[in-house]
Amino acid sequence: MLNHMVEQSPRLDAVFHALADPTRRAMLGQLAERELTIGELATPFSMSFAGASKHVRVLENAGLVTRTIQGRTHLCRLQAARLAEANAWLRRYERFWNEKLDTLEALLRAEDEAAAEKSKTLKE
Amino acid sequence: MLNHMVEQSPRLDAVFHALADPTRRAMLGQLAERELTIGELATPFSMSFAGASKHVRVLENAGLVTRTIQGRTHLCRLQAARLAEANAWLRRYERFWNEKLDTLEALLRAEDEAAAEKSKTLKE
DNA sequence: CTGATTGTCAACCAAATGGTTTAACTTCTT
DNA sequence: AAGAAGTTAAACCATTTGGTTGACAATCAG
Repeated sequence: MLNHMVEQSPRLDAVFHALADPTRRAMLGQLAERELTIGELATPFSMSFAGASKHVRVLENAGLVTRTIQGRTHLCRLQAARLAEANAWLRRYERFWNEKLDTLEALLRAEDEAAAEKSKTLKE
Repeated sequence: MLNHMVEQSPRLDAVFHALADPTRRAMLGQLAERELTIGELATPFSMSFAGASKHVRVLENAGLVTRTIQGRTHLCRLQAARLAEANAWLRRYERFWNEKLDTLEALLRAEDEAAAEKSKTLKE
C-alpha cells in the first residue's frame, strides 16, 4: 500500500534531483559505457572543468557515481543501485499505468476498506 | 545502447524535478488512493493553501496530475503516464543493477565514509 | 445580502542551483 | 627545476525553489 504519511527519504530526494538535470542524465549515459575522468565528462558539453566537477559532485552525493583518484585524474564510475531504488519507488505506481491490474486493485481496495471498518468497530 | 548525445528532454526534467521533493511525492501517494482537493492535499502537511497550490502546479506542469474544477474546489487526479516514462528511462540502466550485486556493497561502503564525514551537519 | 469556504495571484524572503572565472594544489613530463 | 595537465576551492552572479503573507475572486450557505 502507498504511504499515507509524509515520505521522508533524503536518498530519493538526492537521486531524483540529480536526474532532473539533462547534463547529469547525459553524464550517466556516458558512464554507462565506460569509466570517465572529470575532463572527459566535461568536454562533450563544452563546459568548464569546474562546472563538470560540480555535476559529478551532485551525482556522487546521490550515490549514482563513485570516484577513484588515480594520480591527478579522477575516474568516475556509474553506481546503479540508487537507480534501482528510484525504479522501485516508481513501480509502486505501476498499476496506474497498467490497465490489466485494475480489477485486482479494486478487489484489494475493497479488502482494505473491510479491514479498516473491522478495526474501527473493534476500537469502539 | 544508451545515448551518446546530450539528453534533451524537458519532460523528464520536469518529472524528475517534481519527484525530487518529499512533499510532492507524498501528495502523489495520497492521490494514488483517491482524488483530492487542494485543501485536502494541504492539510496533512500543515501547509498553507498557497503552498500546496504551488506544489500541485509543479506536479501539473510535469504531467503527473490533472485538475478538474468543480465549483470552488479543484479536484486533483493522479496521471501516471509520465511516471511510466520516467520508469522507462530508468530501465535502460537495468542491466547495471541486475548484473552486479556487489555494486550495492561498494555503494554502502562509500556511503559510510561519506556519512562519517557529514555526521556533524546531518545531526540537527 | 452577508459571510464563510476554496483557491489563485503577487510580493517577498532565504536558500539552493547551474554556471562562470580566477587562483591554488597535485601530479606528471621534460 | 620548470612547466604543463587535471582537478578543486572560492567568490560571484542570475535564476529558481519552497515557503510565507495579504489581497482578491469566485462559490456556496444562511
